Amino acid sequence: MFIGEFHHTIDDKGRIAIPSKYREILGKNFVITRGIEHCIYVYPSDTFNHIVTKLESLPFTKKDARAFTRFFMSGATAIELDKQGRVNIPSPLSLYANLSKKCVIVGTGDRLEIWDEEAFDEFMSSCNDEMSDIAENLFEEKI
Amino acid sequence: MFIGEFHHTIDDKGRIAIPSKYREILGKNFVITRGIEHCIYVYPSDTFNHIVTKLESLPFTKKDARAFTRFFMSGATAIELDKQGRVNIPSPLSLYANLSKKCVIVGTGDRLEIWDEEAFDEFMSSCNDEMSDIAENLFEEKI
DNA sequence: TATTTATCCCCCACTTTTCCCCACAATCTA
DNA sequence: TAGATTGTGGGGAAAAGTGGGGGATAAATA
Repeated sequence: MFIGEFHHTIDDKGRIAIPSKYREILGKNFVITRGIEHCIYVYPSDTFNHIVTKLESLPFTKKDARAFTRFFMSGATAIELDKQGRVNIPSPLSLYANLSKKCVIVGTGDRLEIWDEEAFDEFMSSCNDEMSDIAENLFEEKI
Repeated sequence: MFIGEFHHTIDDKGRIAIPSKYREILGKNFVITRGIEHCIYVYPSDTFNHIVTKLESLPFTKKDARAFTRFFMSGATAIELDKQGRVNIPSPLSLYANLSKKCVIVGTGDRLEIWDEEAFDEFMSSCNDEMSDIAENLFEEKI
């Protein structure tokens, strides 16, 4: 399970270090792709394949299914870590997530998310106030 | 069950001692994460895992689910006590809870909460007067 | 086809952070 | 009063993150 928040930097060669705590969970091969809030998702291969299976069960005759599948699959790249535990972010993804030098890597259970630091701060502060309301309505019963 | 209120200090390395009365309940491994009112939650692993299971049942295609999961999971860190019974508060959490030197650790049943002392005093005095109204709507029947 | 250019990846080195251990002071208990 | 427990402070080793050089491979151009 991925949890935690790490602040790393992208160097001039476009590399970013994956936090060492995540490396053993991710394994040697994994997948990165576009995420929904202009961030980048990082999935272990198994998890990614599972989601793909789900997406493929949607009919291509539905507009939303086509759009989301295109969004999700076209952004995906199979990744291997270099020996220092770093990855190269493909430039289309880097552009999509608006990555500058300072990034945030967060664990959200079954995946990692890579955010531009500024965007992440903005997201967090924007939902701090709502979080009480959001939590209020997530579950009806005691969890 | 966690009850009580303790006033401890964070040292220059960001460490805070867990009150010894809580240590045996927490066990050797537990989890700290962001709490809703700008405080830090401390959960025994079992309790945390239970909540995570509930969260993972929500689809990532729902916005509120993504937001809350991100909020809750990204703040989380698995903790082991050092030999002095202290924990390291990760700096993102420390910032979130606005922790300075003096902190309050309170038991609230199934979890602990770590507050900045000043924020805790403020919260307590701010809702003391409303408590009558708050209590009014909690239950419909005798408890 | 040959030469140049660019990209990727490995290696080495440095800095910073983290974690573990030891020590001391204050409080509590017998 | 002596000993044990609890909270606090700090030193040092190990690990993690960061930056840059250089060689191999692939792509581009003449």
